[in-house]
Amino acid sequence: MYVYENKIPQDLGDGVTVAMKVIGGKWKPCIIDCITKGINRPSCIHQAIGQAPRRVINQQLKELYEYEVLSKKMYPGYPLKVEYELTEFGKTVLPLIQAMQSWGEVHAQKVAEIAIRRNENVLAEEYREH
Amino acid sequence: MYVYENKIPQDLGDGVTVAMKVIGGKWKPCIIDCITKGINRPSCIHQAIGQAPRRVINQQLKELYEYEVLSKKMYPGYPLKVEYELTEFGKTVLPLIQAMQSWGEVHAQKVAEIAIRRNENVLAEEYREH
DNA sequence: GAAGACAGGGATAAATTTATCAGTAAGTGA
DNA sequence: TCACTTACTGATAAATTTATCCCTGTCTTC
Repeated sequence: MYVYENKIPQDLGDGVTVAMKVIGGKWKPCIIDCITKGINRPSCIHQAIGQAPRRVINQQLKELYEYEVLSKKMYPGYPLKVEYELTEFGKTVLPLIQAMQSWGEVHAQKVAEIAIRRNENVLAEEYREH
Repeated sequence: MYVYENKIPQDLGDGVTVAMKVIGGKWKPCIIDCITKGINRPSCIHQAIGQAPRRVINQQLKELYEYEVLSKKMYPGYPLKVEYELTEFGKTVLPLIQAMQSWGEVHAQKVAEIAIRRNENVLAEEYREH
C-alpha cells in the first residue's frame, strides 16, 4: 500500500498530539464506536457508517490495528471473515471518545449555530434557526 | 481574510465531530493551554509555542474567538495590546483537553515506539529505542 | 462457467489544513 | 527620518488527509 511519508516531523512530546495520532482520523472514532457496539467486521462497519468510502474504512482500520488499538481475528475458510476487537490498550481510549462525544452532544446546537452563522457548509438541518 | 469554503458538508450530528470542530486545530490545544497559564497576548503565545508560524496562531486564535471559546480584550493606545481569555464556554473544553493531554502523556512512549517502527517522521528522540 | 461475497491494496485525484512570504496600520524612541 | 513594536490580513504554496476508481484472490451458489 502507498504510505504517505511525513515531511514535517511531528512532535510527540505533547500529549494532545499523541492522543490525536491514535484517534484523530475522520472516521476512527466512528469505527471504534461501531466495534464497541459489536459491529466488528469490516463490511458491517462500512455499512453502519455509510458515508465513508470502503477504502477509507480499510485504511483507518489498518492504522488502528497497527497502533494496537484493535486486534484482528481472521477466520479460515470462505467467504473471508475478519473481526476486529478493542485491545486492552484500545479500551483506554474509550473514555476520551466518550468525553468528546458527550461534550459535543451538549454543545452541538451552539456550535452548529456558529458554523451556520459563519456560512460553513454544515449538515445539521435540525439546528438551523427557525 | 481568505476563508476556505467547504465542499463536503460536515455532519454535526455526531458529537465527536462537533468537539473536533472546536478544538481540532493543530495548535488550538496549545493556544488554550497557554491562555490557561496566563499567556494571553498573541505575541507571547507565539513566542511560547515557537514552532507555529505567527500567521497560523492568528488564524486559530480567530477561530477560537469566533467559536466563542475565547474572548478578546483590546487595549487602547500603542503599541497595540490585546489579551485573550477563556470564556465560560471555553472553560468547558478544558477537561477534554486535559483528558487527552494526560492520556497522551501516559501512552506517549508506546505510541512513539509504534510510530518509529512504522518509520514515521517523529520528533521524540527521548523515546527512540536504545 | 458466471456472478456474488468478502477482505484488502495500487494509483491517483480532490479536499482540507497548515505554512510561507510579505504587506497594512499606527504609534514610540533613537 | 529610520527602525522597531504590536496585531492582523492577502495571496499563494506546501503538506497532509480523504475520496474515487478499479483490481486481486478464493471460495460458494446459481
